[in-house]
Amino acid sequence: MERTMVDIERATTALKLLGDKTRLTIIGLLRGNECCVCEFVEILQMSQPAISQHLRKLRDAGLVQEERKGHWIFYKLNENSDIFPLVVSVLEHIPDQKEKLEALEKSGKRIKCD
Amino acid sequence: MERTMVDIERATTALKLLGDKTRLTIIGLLRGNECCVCEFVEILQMSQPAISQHLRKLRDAGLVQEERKGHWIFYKLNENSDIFPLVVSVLEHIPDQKEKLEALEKSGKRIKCD
DNA sequence: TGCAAATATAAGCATATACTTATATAGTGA
DNA sequence: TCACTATATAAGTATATGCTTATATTTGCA
Repeated sequence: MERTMVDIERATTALKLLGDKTRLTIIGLLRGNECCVCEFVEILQMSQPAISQHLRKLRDAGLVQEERKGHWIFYKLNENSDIFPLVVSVLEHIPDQKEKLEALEKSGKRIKCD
Repeated sequence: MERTMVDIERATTALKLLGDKTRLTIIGLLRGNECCVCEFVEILQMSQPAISQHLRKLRDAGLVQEERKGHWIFYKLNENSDIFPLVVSVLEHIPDQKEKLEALEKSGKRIKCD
C-alpha cells in the first residue's frame, strides 16, 4: 500500500491532467496499449498540434513515456511513475477504450511496428 | 463493479474538481467526517468566500451534501453519488487528513453539534 | 541529397478558473 | 425586534488553459 501513496500536490498534478476529456481518453487508450500520435489524432478527431500538446503535458508529469520507432513516436503509460497506481485506480472507474482501437484496426489505420 | 463505473465526461467533471489542492484537501478532510465552512477556513487558511465557492462547486457536482445545524452548515461526502466510488479510490492514494482535524480539536476550534 | 511524412514547438487568442472585495441572507439569542 | 455570527453570492480581475495557425525538426526513402 505504501507504494501507491503520493502527496497532495503530486496527486493534484495527476488529477488535473486526468480531468480533461481528451487526456483521460488518451490515458484510457494507453491502458495496455502503445499508440502513436497520428492514432490519437484519428480517434479523437483533433488537430495534431492539440494532441501533441496534451501528450507533452502527460510526459512532463511522468504519466507517459515516448519511444520513437521509425517515422512514429509511440506513447505508453509509465508504469514506474509514482502516480501510476493512482492512474490505474482512476481507469478502473471508466469504460474501456479498446473498442476505439479495434475500430481503427478494422479501418486499416492502426500502426504496428514490431 | 458495475456500480463504480461512470462515463468519461462524468469522470472528468469529478477529476477536474479533485485536481485542485484546496478541494482535494477538503474532500480528504470529509473522509469520515463532517465539517463546517469555518473549519475549512481555519485549516486551509483561506478566505471564507474562497472556501464557499469551492464547496459550491463540489456540491453542484454532487460530491458533497450540506446540512444546516443552527449557525453552521455542515458538509459531508455524498455517498450516494455516482462518482463516490471514484472519489474513494482517489482518496486511497493520498495521506489521511485527519491530523488537521485533530489539531483543530486540540486548539478548541472544532465545531460539534450533536 | 532532397522530399514527404510524422511530430514538436511557438505564438496568439478566447475562455475558464480561482481568487479578491463588497454585499446579501439566514439563524440565534438578548 | 435588533445585532451578531456563519455562510452565500456577486462582480471584478489576474492567471491558467486549450485551442488555432504557422513553422521547425526528425526520419525514411527515392
